Amino acid sequence: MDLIQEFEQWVGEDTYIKQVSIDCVIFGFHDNNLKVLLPKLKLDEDLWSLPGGYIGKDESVLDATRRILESRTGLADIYLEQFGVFGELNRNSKDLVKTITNKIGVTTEEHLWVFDRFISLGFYALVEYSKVTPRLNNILDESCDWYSIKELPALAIDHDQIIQKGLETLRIMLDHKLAGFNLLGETFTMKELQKMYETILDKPLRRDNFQRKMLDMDILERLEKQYTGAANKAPYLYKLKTIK
Amino acid sequence: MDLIQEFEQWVGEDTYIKQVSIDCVIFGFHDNNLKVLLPKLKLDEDLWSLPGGYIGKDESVLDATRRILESRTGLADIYLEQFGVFGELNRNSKDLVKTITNKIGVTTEEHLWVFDRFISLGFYALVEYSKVTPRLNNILDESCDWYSIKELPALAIDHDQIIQKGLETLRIMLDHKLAGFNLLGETFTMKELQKMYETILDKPLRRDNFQRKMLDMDILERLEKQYTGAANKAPYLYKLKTIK
DNA sequence: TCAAAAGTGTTGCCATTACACCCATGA
DNA sequence: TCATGGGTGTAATGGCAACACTTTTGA
Repeated sequence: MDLIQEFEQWVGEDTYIKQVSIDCVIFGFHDNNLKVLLPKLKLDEDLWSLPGGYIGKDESVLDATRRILESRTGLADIYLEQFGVFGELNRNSKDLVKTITNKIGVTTEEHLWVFDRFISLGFYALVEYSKVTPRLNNILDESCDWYSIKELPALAIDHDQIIQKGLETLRIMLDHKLAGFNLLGETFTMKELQKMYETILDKPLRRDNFQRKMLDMDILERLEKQYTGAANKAPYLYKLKTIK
Repeated sequence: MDLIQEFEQWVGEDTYIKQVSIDCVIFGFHDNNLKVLLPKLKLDEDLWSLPGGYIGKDESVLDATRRILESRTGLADIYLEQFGVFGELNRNSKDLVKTITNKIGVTTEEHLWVFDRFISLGFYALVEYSKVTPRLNNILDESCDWYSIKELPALAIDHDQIIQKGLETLRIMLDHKLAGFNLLGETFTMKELQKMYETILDKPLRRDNFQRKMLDMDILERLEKQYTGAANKAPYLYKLKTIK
């Protein structure tokens, strides 16, 4: 099936709600960096976007978001949270979409709805970096990779603002909802946990006090030690206690 | 102009974005009660709803929300915050709208779009109770009044859940954004401020420590004393410092 | 035996809590 | 002068930050 056919099938039928889109800020933690999964668009210029999509007419917003997330990461049951609505008039994706469809070779004007103005619902998702195999959207994407939050590439429309707002919300929610644990594997050392906190909050934390704070919360279960072969005391592995 | 004409004008033309609505939880503080402004629907049964509306095709989401808020309160420049998206499939307003339009006498089927499924954007707003003159929507509403958060009437669809989520978000944001001051007049006594906090958080606070906490924040300007005629020390009036 | 990293005891500080007293007000 | 409520000094508490010491590990 060629791209034009794929495009027709995607937006051709009356399957989606018009003028509403979902944009996902997919956070991963790797190499002591907070990363975001960003597809690169098929354009002559270098431009990236947030992974997003539309809501089916018979699909809940949550299900749509889960579907979009799964289509990009291969993972189901992802932790996600809605953090904003982006509905300014000047957020215009028309030229962008037009350039891409032209490039693909779409000539029909039947699908004007994708050129229309969109209100975007912002969600952030926290995933375990190592479990993700980034997948790209055949029609729109040239590639799909992780980018450090500190070194974001050029982003389409207002997607940089959406990422910033998502990050701010994540920071506020970090202590409040213990959301961060979704970025780590099932087991982790205290050092890994601390690095994750430090990276998200973008500030150093004291090792001794951080350890105590986490242990005092009574949410961690201590497992066996992790012998790395390094010439120092082996750290314990921890896991989140199963919630009562 | 009769109701049918008004209805035609409202939803007849292609002015609004389809399948997206805005629902507003308008909070006011009065009589030591946190209140919500709720219109009562024109139905045989007693049913209330959140004040809401649609987004114009050439109107930003924020402008739409401001317009809706002004149409209900008469106030411009209202403090507002988006707190959630309600997009489940089972949130069905079709029967409700149909009953109301039947009651009005609308027979045309041209405006099917208002019977469609809607994704609702939840906003809460904080207003100064005494400045509001509740206005009702001629077409849908029988009346429009304030109801204590503790004694909410029967609400349509999922509007009770929307109110709860809005209240939870307000509680979290209360300290974080100093949002609560928008519920009070320009000047207020420490007692009024405390009552407002207590009512929103639904728990008692110590008078002495609350006063100190507020003063230590260095956001209040002390004005003249307020002589009420009561046989006790006159409290100072305060106002929010103009932000630097 | 040593360096590096992990784990924890202890101390001091600061912010919040609790108790107290004093002050202002009009009957 | 009394009851009532407002304003603030001060002591007690508890959580957190800082420091230090011990333990563990492989070279």
